[in-house]
Amino acid sequence: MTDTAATARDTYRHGDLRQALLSAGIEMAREGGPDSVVLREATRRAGVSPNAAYRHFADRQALLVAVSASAQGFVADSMEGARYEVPTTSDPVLDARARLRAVGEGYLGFARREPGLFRAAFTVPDDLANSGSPAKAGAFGLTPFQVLGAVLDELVTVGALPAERRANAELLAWSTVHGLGMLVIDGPLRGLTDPVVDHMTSRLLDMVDRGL
Amino acid sequence: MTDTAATARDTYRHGDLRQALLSAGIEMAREGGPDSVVLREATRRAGVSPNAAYRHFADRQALLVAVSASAQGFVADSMEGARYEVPTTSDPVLDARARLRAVGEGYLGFARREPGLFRAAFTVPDDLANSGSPAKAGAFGLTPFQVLGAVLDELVTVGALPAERRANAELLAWSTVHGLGMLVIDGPLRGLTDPVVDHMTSRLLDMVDRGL
DNA sequence: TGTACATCAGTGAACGCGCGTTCACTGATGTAC
DNA sequence: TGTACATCAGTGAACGCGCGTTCACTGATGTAC
Repeated sequence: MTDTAATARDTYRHGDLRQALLSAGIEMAREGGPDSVVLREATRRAGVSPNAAYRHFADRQALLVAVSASAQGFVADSMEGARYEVPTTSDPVLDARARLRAVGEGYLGFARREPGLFRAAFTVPDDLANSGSPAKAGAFGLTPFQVLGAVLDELVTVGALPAERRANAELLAWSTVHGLGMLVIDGPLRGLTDPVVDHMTSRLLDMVDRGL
Repeated sequence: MTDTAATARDTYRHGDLRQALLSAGIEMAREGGPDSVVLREATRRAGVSPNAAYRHFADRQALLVAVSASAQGFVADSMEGARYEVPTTSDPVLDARARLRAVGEGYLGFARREPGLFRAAFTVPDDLANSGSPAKAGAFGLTPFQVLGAVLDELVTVGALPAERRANAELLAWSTVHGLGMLVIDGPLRGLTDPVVDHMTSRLLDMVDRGL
């Protein structure tokens, strides 16, 4: 009647269902933020029955945590990308300051380009204690927090930031750009035009440069 | 058989069902943020049938918007409270700077005391264009945005802030405290202890003071 | 090289849940005469 | 002062929806002998 291949379950031993579910989750977060990460929809997109997900994730929350970690990796990529685009000149102080600024722009650029993933990255239950976890690293192996820290270290090295102000300086710079990001993508500043946001970003980074 | 009073519908002409539903919505937001504002639960708390809500709100979103506006009023109250606690001294420049700082502390204090309401206030679809709407005003008649603006105006008046930097300075100060607030109540800084957050708040406001 | 078997990644059906929203209605209230 | 009536704030029942999760199961695969 039918040959073996035709009757064989073609979804069995999917290959890498875990990765397929994660990718689907990332897509959903991209489309609508963390609330849009729906376990059943992930299995639908992977072409698999709803409960197959439970072989790979304990529950919906576990999938969401994995999506969030991946999203943080993407944020790191955006920051690193901007950081390495800054040309090296003969003035190491200006270079280091330019890199801090670039990292902030990379962060805010990501928030604006991928608001759903941005919210998934930073809105899901998790602690600073885990902010160095490899799951959150980008292509260069650093998490967003670590990228920011590296640039701040550089500022200290070249003497642009007094060592006594270095401790936890990540949190100051981070709060600043994070706040603008949230207000712009999800809050009352939603209506601002792109040029206005660009301008405010620039002024915000000026403020950090002066005030850090 | 029964007297008239016993058969009378005691929920009819509730008195102020709109306000009762709004109050219930505010309570739910307080308990769990904007996602916890559930129309059916609001009617339950008001002791009324589910569809009675539709006499007063077009749909769930309309209730949520009203809750958000009220929450913004509470934020304004917290900011005004801190602002008026600052004693007046003989140095108007120091006074004005202290008041900017106080307003920031009031904002962050509210975020930490009432994270659910804070998220409801600033996370619900709405535009800066409506940031002066009376529905969002606190007991003193100003919205959070307007309170911040008033303090910044004062800084210009006393000469502590160059007039050319005044334009949209709200957004800079706002982003800064908003970011720390979001990271602390809903993000990766969730695990920080109260004293650490206090300390970071202080350093953050130092940065704004220097950098604005 | 062949066969028996344990493993375990998937299926299929069902569950209880609570939601937002709509329908046709009831009956207390305030008002016009 | 009394009565008829329009108004409209509420009721009661039901809808379709999609979710997360659990159950008992099937059957392809890899491995031990």
